[in-house]
Amino acid sequence: MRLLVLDFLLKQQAAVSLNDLEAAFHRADRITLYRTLKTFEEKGLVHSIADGTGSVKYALCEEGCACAPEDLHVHFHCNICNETYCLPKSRIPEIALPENFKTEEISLIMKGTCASCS
Amino acid sequence: MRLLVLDFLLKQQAAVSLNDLEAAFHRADRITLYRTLKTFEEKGLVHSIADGTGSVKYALCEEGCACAPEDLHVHFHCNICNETYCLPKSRIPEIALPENFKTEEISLIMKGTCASCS
DNA sequence: TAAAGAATGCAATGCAGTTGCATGCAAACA
DNA sequence: TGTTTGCATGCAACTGCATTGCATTCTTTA
Ligand SMILES: [Mn+2]
Ligand SMILES: [Mn+2]
Ligand SMILES: [Zn+2]
Ligand SMILES: [Zn+2]
Repeated sequence: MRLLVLDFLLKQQAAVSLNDLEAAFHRADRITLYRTLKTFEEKGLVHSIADGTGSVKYALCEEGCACAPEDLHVHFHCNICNETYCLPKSRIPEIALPENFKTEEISLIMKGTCASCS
Repeated sequence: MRLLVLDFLLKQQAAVSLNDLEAAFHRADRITLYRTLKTFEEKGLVHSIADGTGSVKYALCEEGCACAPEDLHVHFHCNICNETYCLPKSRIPEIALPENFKTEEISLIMKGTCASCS
């Protein structure tokens, strides 16, 4: 199962939700797919994206990605096709914070129209 | 009810969730509070913040805020006190996007330790 | 081969958000 | 002033996503 899911993820251009997986593997149990994603995330194989749509998306990590703050890239959610993309080339710049605020994680979600839909 | 909620929001340092409101107004119905927040948001009185904790937070808009992309500020969620703060002084810088991507909304959530908790 | 451990499937639960509908209140109207 | 009309409130129910418990099946290892 995990091999099949990994294979599926490798073919994707956009991040996938649990529902997407379920639709692609209608013979597999939803919970198994859920736990597969969780395992992948735990092992650092994928990262999760809360794009504000209500369902969390998952995408394979780039080679050498430690999912650390300095690896963080921008995510883009298209309001037309409803796909969520990793934009690894759009890095999140340094943000000035008030005194004594310490950052551990950053997430930057942009919404709009993607290249395919414009 | 709306006046009471507005009054409550004016006193807050951090963004509030529906549950926070419910706790503060235990005599009011959860749905009424929900619809009050929705009305406020629709009228541009508050903006909502999806901080990734699973419950949406709401905070009063600044004077003159149009909730437009150029008004967008950073939100900070403290992992210790679990409060979510607006950081109106931390503006979101321009992000370089791939060609033909058009931005309509941006949300930048930082997580870590806030000034009170460090 | 037998035992131990991990993966899978089914069922049930929790929780945030949302909607329908009936009722109550209060402003606008004649 | 009495009536109508529109909006606010409260209750109930429902949705969708995420999560957990437990029994079963498969795989690895002694
Ligand atoms: Mn990504
Ligand atoms: Mn804010
Ligand atoms: Zn698109
Ligand atoms: Zn704090």
